[in-house]
Amino acid sequence: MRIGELARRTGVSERALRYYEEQGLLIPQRLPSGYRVYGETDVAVVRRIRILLAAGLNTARIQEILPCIVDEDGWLTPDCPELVDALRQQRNRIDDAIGELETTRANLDTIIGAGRRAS
DNA sequence: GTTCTCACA
DNA sequence: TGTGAGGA
Repeated sequence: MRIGELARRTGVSERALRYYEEQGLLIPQRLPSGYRVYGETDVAVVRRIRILLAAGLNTARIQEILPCIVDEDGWLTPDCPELVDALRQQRNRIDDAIGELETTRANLDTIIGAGRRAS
């Protein structure tokens, strides 16, 4: 199928699909015309990419762990330690980010005056 | 009508 | 990532 159909079937914009290719996440075949040709399996691959992206992983990380994922009922099944590891690391990053935000919020409270109404 | 590349008020 | 230009 060409990019238009894949976009419709996945709900992902053509722009995004071309971007995924640029990032090495999807490698469609090419027609002599230059048109991209995707396989049926790419529909599932795009779903995995979306899930991983939503989990906060960058395209580089996704490219590494994409091959060790098994699709099951629209969900992902970690099929090798690298994936579980990447997911754990991402989880830790989120914890760190939350911690920094809490600190920033505390600083703001001090400046504004915690509990007092800001005017 | 569909897709392609490139560039950015 | 969206959008539009200019072409095939």
